[in-house]
Amino acid sequence: MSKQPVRLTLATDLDDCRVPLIKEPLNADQAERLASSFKALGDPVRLRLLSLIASHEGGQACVCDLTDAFEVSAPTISHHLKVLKETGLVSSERRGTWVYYRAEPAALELLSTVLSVPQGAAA
Amino acid sequence: MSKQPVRLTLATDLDDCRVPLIKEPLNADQAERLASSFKALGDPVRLRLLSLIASHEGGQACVCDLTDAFEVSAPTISHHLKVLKETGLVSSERRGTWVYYRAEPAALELLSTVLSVPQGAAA
DNA sequence: CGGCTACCTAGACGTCCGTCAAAATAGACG
DNA sequence: CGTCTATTTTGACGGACGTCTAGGTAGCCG
Repeated sequence: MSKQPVRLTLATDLDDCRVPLIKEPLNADQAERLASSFKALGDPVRLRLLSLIASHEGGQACVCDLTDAFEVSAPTISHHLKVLKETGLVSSERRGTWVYYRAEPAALELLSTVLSVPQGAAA
Repeated sequence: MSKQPVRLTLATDLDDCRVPLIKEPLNADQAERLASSFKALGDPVRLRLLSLIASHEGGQACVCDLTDAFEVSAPTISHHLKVLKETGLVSSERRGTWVYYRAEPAALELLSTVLSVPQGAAA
């Protein structure tokens, strides 16, 4: 039964998960929070959105820059951006009519660290 | 060594995704394949399973070592192991009555690289 | 063979999730 | 104010997913 209301917004919540999962077993709590982040990355549209935003100039992009790159409707894009935002992978800021989304490198790096394979750790 | 026209299913296909997503936008095909891997990590039980296997002695563990650590039924564990196996994150081998699952460091490292934030890439 | 253990498959059930169309909100501008 | 554009919210629908029980397969041993 892993369907508790997930309270997970900022990368700081994950600060105690900065250990490669190959190094020591995750406890249930860490796993719950990390899984939320990976689940957010588990959709092709969201992955591409994140990549587009992160690789864009200044690590940020306007929604209008993103919508055209996909074949899904604008509300769907908006929904996916919300998911990414709720996991702390991106943040958003309104500027006049437009909304800009920015990638959060710290969140990315944390997940990268969890999956990393330190030297000598490989079987 | 170079590109092979072979259409394998899993981790091998991801070889051309070894670039941080912060570096350049993923195309639809790469995103699709990477998302499958991240989706596999997007469940708390699977994350803990992977962590247990990877951090176990020799990077491998018997199913019987895993079942007790969770409050879900054995078939559910088996199902999750299958998902991890299908994405190439683990492999399995039968030894007599027991089945051992082994973590695949290369698959982990690839995903880690995709999420990594190279120096100077942060906004 | 029969029975035992370890593990997997089949099928069912309820929930979650990605998608859309339609409507709502926010801001710019005349 | 009214209208236009940009973006989000709402509500609905269909399919995917995690879980279970029941039953099946594989190997060991007496």
